[in-house]
Amino acid sequence: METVGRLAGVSQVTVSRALSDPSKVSPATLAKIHEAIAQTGFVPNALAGALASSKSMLISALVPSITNIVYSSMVKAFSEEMRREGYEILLSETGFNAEEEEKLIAAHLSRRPDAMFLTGIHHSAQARRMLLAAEIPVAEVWDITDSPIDFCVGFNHAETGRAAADFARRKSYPQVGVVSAGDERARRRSEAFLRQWHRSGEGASVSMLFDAPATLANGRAGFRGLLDKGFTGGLVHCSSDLLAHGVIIEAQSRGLDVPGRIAVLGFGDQPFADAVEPRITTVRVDMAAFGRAAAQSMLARLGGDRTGPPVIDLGFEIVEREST
Amino acid sequence: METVGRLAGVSQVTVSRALSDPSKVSPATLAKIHEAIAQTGFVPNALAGALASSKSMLISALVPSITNIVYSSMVKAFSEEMRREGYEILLSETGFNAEEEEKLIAAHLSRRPDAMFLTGIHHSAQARRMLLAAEIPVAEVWDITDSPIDFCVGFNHAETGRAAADFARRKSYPQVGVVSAGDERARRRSEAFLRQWHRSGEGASVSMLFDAPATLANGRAGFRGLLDKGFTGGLVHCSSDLLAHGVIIEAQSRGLDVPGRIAVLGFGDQPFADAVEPRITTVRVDMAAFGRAAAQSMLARLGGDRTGPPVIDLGFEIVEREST
DNA sequence: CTGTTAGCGCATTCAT
DNA sequence: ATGAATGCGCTAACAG
Repeated sequence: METVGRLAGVSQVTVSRALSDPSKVSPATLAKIHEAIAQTGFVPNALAGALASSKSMLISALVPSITNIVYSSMVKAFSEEMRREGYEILLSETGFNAEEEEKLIAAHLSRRPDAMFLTGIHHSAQARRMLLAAEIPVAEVWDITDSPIDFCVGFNHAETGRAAADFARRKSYPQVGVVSAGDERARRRSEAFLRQWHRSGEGASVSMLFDAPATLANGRAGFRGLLDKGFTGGLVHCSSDLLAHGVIIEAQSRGLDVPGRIAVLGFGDQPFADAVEPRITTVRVDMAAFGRAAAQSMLARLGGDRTGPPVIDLGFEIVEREST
Repeated sequence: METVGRLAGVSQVTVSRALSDPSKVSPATLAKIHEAIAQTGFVPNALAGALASSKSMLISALVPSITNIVYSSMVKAFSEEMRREGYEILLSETGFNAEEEEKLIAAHLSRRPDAMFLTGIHHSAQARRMLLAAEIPVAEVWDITDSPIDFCVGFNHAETGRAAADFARRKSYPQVGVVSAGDERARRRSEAFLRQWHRSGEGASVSMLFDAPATLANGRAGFRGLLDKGFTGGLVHCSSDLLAHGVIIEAQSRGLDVPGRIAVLGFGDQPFADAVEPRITTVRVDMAAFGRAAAQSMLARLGGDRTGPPVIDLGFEIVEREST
């Protein structure tokens, strides 16, 4: 800025002002400054700016996995909203691991983000302490709790399981199967489904709980497992659309009619759910809406408005299609 | 650090050293310092550190879309390698837009990243200029060129199209169809495929070029389009496995046998390609390997070793399965 | 092994 | 509308 200023015949401060608030500089000098910037190829140093102003315009975001469309589409919507206001996103993967998350939170906090986006509501005690001490807005997204660190936006996972069980009862399936991926929230949905199923009537249940991510291949393997364990027909509750699709493919390849013999319920309403044969009945949750709501609430807090609600429940909806 | 130092009975510098190079501090004072850190909940300010040392330990990464598994899995592998060495990733989406990319490059450079990861080899002149002026390692990934900004790691897209056409000739398909998404590299693969097809023999070709991302739904629509345009049977070359899967679903739902009547060739060897019915023949490119190779080469450069090759061609391979 | 002294490049006062 | 002075929190020499 010093150099640019000399070239434009002004001081360093004036260059700073020209960049941060042009209205405070006369049009004439503004023009000279811009010309000098173009000549020198000057790129402002945001590190120095952040250090001086205590505003990094950086938002830290932690997700379990960036290759999982559920999380990446939340982050996508979130960062689009935040970038519109000039914020940049520092993104890292925790790999569904609380210890890793704690380390990452420490690493991210050292870069002095203006706010933080976390996935889920379970964090280590130390992580909570650091976050509280940082005194910045913290969004916990994709789940809800009565005691968020700052605020949370999501839906009740167990409730989707119960709703699915009620759905299965309404449709009078004789028995149910469960195929679930390894993450804690998927497990919570599946367990709530089973509990509600058994609480509400007769009929066996068979489960295949993976300790692995949701993939098509696991969906197929899961369905084979259900058959091995004696599943003869009814509704298969899957913790993800990807698993549901795998179940359908495996059932079809064995000549088992979907939904005649095997009905399949997915989760997530991912784009392909509506494009396969048969189209997948699923629990729809609007991933992008979570990201947008988190951004909106975060921006309000960054603007000094701390009156927003601590819990934002965006709900879910069972979309009935042809797989049930 | 001042406060921590006072608590531990040492000066601020000693605290700094204890954190950056513990071997330079005696075990006794090291213990005292760590205790003081625990008591105060001190979190070092990486902004100040970066400003003072001109090393931000930040790597800037730009991808067209984070929800696209192709790019997210490259970035995943890349960031895992970089994080192991203490680097953090500042990630943004360009949306396949060169202007947007240019703005993002400027924004990212202002945070003084130690290196930059870009997708593809086409960047605006201004972007190239800024990158060159920044004098940092720059990886251009997912494509290759003889004149990278710094170094590139990828494969020859046109070559995959030619290889696919040769494959179609070897298998003696009577005609070919093309379903392609809107991005420039997909287009390059498809065009090379068509050129080679026509150059190497007889047989009609029909194309459906979308101006949209690759989705299952577009795959289905694409195949309907091919039929409308008179495609009667042969190989369908798809610019992505997702499109290929859509083509298969649409063909099957119309009672057209795959691969008997319609053969389908995908691109990417995404995990599901091997898990659907029939399993998809595809052009395999190892996304994670690109990320790892980029990280490896970048780390070498960050370590001062500038002898690495400017062009790293990791190639591709046609994996024949049941859809052809 | 530890401390002193100088900046890093800006934004933020307070002047004028 | 512009400038001078000061400090953000840390690292990098240089001493001792």
